[in-house]
Amino acid sequence: MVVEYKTRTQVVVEAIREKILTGAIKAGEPLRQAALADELKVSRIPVREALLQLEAEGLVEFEAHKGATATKLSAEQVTELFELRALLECELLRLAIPNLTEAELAQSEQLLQQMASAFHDVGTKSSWSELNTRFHLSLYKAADRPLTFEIVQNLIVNSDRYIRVHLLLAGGINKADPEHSALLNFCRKRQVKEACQLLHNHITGAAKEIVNILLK
Amino acid sequence: MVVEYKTRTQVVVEAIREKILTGAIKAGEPLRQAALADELKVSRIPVREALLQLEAEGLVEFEAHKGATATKLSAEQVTELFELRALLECELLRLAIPNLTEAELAQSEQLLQQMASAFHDVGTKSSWSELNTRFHLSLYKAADRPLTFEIVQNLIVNSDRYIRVHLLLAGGINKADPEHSALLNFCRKRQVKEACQLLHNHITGAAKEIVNILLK
DNA sequence: CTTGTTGCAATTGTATACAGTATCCAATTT
DNA sequence: AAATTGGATACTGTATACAATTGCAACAAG
Repeated sequence: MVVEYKTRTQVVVEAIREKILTGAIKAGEPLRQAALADELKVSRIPVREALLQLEAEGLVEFEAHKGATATKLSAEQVTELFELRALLECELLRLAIPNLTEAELAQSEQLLQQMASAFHDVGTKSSWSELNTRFHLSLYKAADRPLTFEIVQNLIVNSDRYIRVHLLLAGGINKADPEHSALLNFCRKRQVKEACQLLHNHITGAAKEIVNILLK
Repeated sequence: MVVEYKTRTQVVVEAIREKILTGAIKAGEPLRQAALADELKVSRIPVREALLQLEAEGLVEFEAHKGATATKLSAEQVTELFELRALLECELLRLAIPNLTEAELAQSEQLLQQMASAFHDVGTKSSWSELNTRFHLSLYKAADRPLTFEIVQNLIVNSDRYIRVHLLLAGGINKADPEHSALLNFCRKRQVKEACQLLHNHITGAAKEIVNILLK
């Protein structure tokens, strides 16, 4: 029997992370420990510990005696974030492609299909974003680079907020879908160079559009 | 007037980090909160918060209700760590070289000289390691990639333990010194490709030797 | 001997209480 | 009026106290 016990701190981490990613807590907004503790029915200790973990994830900034705020990325920071993703994800993809099994490819394919339906369904756009993350990551597991994988996972969490904005303000997804399909095809055919090239453009292309939105 | 106030948690982070890097706390060793709190004359709260931060740095592993242990890297993990460093540091160097000013080059040069004397002095080998870190980072600042820079900084902290072992068991440094000089020269001459090539070999070469030591 | 069970000690997780710091504003000085 | 001081307020930082979980040892049953 698996009980899957979760400490309060972990619960709080997930709650606050979700609030930041969905925009319920806006970038730059201060995070009052007492208020969060109250709202989540815990003491301030787990809230503090959660905020520390979120700081490590880059979603929150801590200043001694002044408190935590949700981080707000500048256009330059968004650009760097996505360029770093491009670099690391291409590396992972390059290493992964020769190892990808049929089962893994099938699973990625399935995620693509789920994304398509999530897209047509209004109201499930936040789940599109989660599927998008899982699709990307599904291609990298086979690289067998746990440290890099973890860093990339974190970078994606950080881009998530901006990707969701991108979705809401239209555009983005229409492009993403065929790109994802093409990417998966290259992976199937083990065309490493083409796949990496496409992935790189896919990521930096999204970055450009997001920066455009930010600058408006 | 700048007072530079430090919170207890920050002090504890530095104390424990130092213990791990110098080997005073060995890899795999459990870190008892009460014992550390006692030793550092603080309550368990700042100790817990410090351990959380060190977990984010990758120096410590936390398991709910079981406590924290200093992380122990396998040969594979060390290899990945250094390959990731190679990838990211080469990227930073590539971006930095065109921007390097004379002042920055002079400062890197100075660090090299300090390293040379630290090396001949026995007993200052731990400071050699610190200078080594600073030398590497000094070349990357000009890349103006704060996020990547921070990640690299953290990766270097993680490799530090292994580099120190490398130093003690001879070999390593004799090679590092001329390689550093050559690297700086390529930077001066703005020979990006050569510099990156050298840096890549410098890092993965060290990795190989460290893995050899680990496997004995 | 093995297996399960119970209880205890050690240790972590969390709440509460208090200490310290930043911030703002009114009173005071110049 | 502008600058400075004092103190009230609202927070964060930390200690202490308690609750919950784990690991182990002693023991009972098979």
